[in-house]
Amino acid sequence: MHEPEWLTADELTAWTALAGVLFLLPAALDSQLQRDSGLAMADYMVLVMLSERDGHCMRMSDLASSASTSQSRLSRIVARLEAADYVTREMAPDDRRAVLATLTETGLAKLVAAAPGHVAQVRRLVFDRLTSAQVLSLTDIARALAHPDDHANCELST
Amino acid sequence: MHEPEWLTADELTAWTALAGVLFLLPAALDSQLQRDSGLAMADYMVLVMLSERDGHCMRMSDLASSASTSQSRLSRIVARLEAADYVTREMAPDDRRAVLATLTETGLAKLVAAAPGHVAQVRRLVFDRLTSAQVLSLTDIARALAHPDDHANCELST
DNA sequence: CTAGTTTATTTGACGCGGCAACTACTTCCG
DNA sequence: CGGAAGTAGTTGCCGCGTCAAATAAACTAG
Repeated sequence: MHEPEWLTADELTAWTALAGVLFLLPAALDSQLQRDSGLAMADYMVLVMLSERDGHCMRMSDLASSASTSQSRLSRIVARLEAADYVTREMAPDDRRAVLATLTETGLAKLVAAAPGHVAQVRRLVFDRLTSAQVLSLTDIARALAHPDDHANCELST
Repeated sequence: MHEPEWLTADELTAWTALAGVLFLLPAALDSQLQRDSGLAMADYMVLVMLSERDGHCMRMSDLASSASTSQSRLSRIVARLEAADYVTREMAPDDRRAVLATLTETGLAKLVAAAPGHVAQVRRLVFDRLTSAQVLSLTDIARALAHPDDHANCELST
């Protein structure tokens, strides 16, 4: 692992720009949501996932993978959301290990209230700045990058 | 606040994919660096910034803005790096309020050891997955998105 | 039926980052 | 000179996320 082929000039330029986006865009989205609605992105995502399901109800583990988060984190997020009356938790009838999180009316209302501001922020920070050709291009690129774990850990043998 | 012009279908597709990248790519990069070198991305960035300066030396506030981080965070990061002997801190001779952080030999060695694995990860997760045309496209797109604060807070009056 | 394994979720300890308060130095202005 | 205002950096408190351990229920064999 002496000279692991550095990046080309083009790649370095691209990487610098991408790194900026990776760092600053989530922060900007998060802070809008936090300021505007008192929700973190992760909280918002959880509410969205629940709102899209029939019965506004999902198992914790499904919810965790849908929201791309760890189970322990999800557990704490849902605990907070429950404390705020945005969701309820109940044992699953069929599998008593599982827990079903259900979006409450209050939670749905919260989501409905929060969504427009969030969407507006996404529009302002992303789509207002891109041509429609770039949007298509971005879709392909983002899809190509969207599964880091696929063959990421080749060398992490131990 | 009824129908605040939602996203078009294309935009929604793009956003879904982009959101995945925004969420998963930093995590994948961070975890490689952490596992491989015991450094967080922020630590790594600080070391990189210092290594690029003459004398491997920078004021805390310059370092903070170069690394796009808050002063308080930078203060803690540098404190950790100092404890690990990767940097030293000393009062600036000209302005006794300021603190100069300097990369040590050990710190430079650490960086040199950590860089190849990090670069390899970037290559694996990003550039190996894109055509060179996509790299150019990505550069434009990322640049367009790279300054969230420019006109982000229009409505955050108060 | 029962011991062992796997699956689902929670929790305790710990470290980190944000915010605001605080110290210390410098600069500005009379 | 002397005090107000600004600048540089650090720190206490708090909430959050991670890791690993704990709990509990469900399969799986024997």
